[in-house]
Amino acid sequence: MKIKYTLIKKEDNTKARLGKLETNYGTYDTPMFMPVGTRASVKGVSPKELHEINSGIILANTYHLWLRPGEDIVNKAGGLHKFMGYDGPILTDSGGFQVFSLARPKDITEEGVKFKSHIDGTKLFLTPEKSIEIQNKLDSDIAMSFDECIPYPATREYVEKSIERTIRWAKRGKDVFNNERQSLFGIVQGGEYEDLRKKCTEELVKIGFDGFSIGGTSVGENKETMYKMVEYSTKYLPEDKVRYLMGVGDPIDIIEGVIRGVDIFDCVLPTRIARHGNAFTKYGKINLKNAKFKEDFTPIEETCDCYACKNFTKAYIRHLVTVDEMFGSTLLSIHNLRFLIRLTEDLRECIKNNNILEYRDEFIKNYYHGEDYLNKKTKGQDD
RNA sequence: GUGGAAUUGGUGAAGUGGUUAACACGCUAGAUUGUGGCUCUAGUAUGCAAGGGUUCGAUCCCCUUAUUCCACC
Repeated sequence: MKIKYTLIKKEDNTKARLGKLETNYGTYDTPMFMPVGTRASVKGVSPKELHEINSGIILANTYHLWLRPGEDIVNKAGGLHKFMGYDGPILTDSGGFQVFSLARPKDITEEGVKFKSHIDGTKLFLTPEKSIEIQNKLDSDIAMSFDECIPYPATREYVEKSIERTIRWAKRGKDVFNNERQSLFGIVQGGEYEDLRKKCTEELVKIGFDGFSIGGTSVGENKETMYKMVEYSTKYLPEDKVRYLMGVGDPIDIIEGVIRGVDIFDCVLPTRIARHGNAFTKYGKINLKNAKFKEDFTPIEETCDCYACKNFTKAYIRHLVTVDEMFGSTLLSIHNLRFLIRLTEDLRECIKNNNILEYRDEFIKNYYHGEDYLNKKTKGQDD
C-alpha cells in the first residue's frame, strides 16, 4: 500500500503538527525520527535493538546498495526487509546526496550525473530513471526522487536552473515508477530563496507525490538560514501530505523543524558521533573520551530509559571507546538514537499541550548554556 | 673478569656542531546534520643518561661515571 498521512492536530502557537503515518509495517506517530542504515544496517545497532528504542522507519541508501551488493541480490533475497531482517518500514534515499558529495558540478547534465565510485573509482552514471528502478527492486516502503542537492552558497541563477532540472527529474522518475507497495516522495529544493522553494514545491505538487521532502539544507549554511529554508518549504506544502526534512538531526534543529511544520527527520549524527565517542544529553553533547569520565560511575543520563543508561556507566563506556571495543559504539548509538526518539515523543506531547515554544526555550537553556548556536555553520568550518 | 655497542618525550624511534629536535603511537581537547572512511583538526619533550672538557657555540667531538645489551672467558 501507499503510505497514508493523517493530520491529527496542529499546535496552537506554531506550525507544529501531530499526525499518524500508516505504512506497510504499521502505523507510527509523527513527528518522528528515522535512524540511518545506509548499507542496510544501522551501524552497530540490530533490528531488535531498534525495536526496543521504539524506532519506526529507518533509512537505507540507493547508491550504496546499488554498488554493493547490487539491487538484484537484494531483490532475489526477497527485498530489503527480508534481506536485512527488519520488519519495520524502510525509506531509501535516491543517491542524490551521494552525487552531491562525489560528483563535480560539470558532471551534472540533463540526462543524469556522471561520477566515480568511492570504492574503486569506476565511472558511474546515475539517472532519475535508474535510481527509481533500483529502489523499486530494493522494495523499500518509501522511495525518494533523484534530485540535485544544491551546494551552499549558490547563486540565484544556479539554483533556478537546478530546481527546474530537479523538477524534470522528479517527473521522469515518477513516469517509470513501478511498485505498488512502494510510495514515492518529491524533494523540494530552492536554496535560500523563498520564491524558488515555492515554485519547486508547487511544481512537485502538480506532478503528485505520496509525500514531500525538504532537501538542500544542512550543507554549510548557518542554523538561522536553514530554519528559513525549512519555513519557505513547509509554507507551500499541502497539509494532507507528510513532510520530511532530509538529513537533519541536531536536536535543536529537530525542534525548530517541528515548529515549522516538519513531520519526519533522519540523520547520521546520532550514530556517527556515537562511533566517535560522543553522547547527546539534556545538558549538551558530551565526549566520553574526556579524561573527566574515567571514574564516573553514573549512566550517561540518569533519566534515560535506554539499554545503555539502564545498565552501564560512563566510566565503562569511556573504557570501551578508549580501547576501541565495538560494544562502545553500539551502546552510544543506542543511547543517541533513543535520545532523539524521546525528543520526538516529547514534542508530540508538546503539540497536544500547546507548549512547544516553552519546551524549546527550556531545551536551549539546558543544552547550550547561553552559547550562540544560531550562527554555527551546519557543516564543519569550510572557510 | 675482558672486548664491543648503546643511552633522545609516556612508548617506538629519526636526526644535526649553530634560528622553532622529524615521524608514528599514546595522551589531551575539538569537529561531525539525505554516512566512503573508528574519520578529520589541533595541542602535547624539566633542551637529547649524569658530571666534566674541547669550541664563539654541542644533543651531535673527547674523558669519567651509571645503566642496558651482545660476544668471549
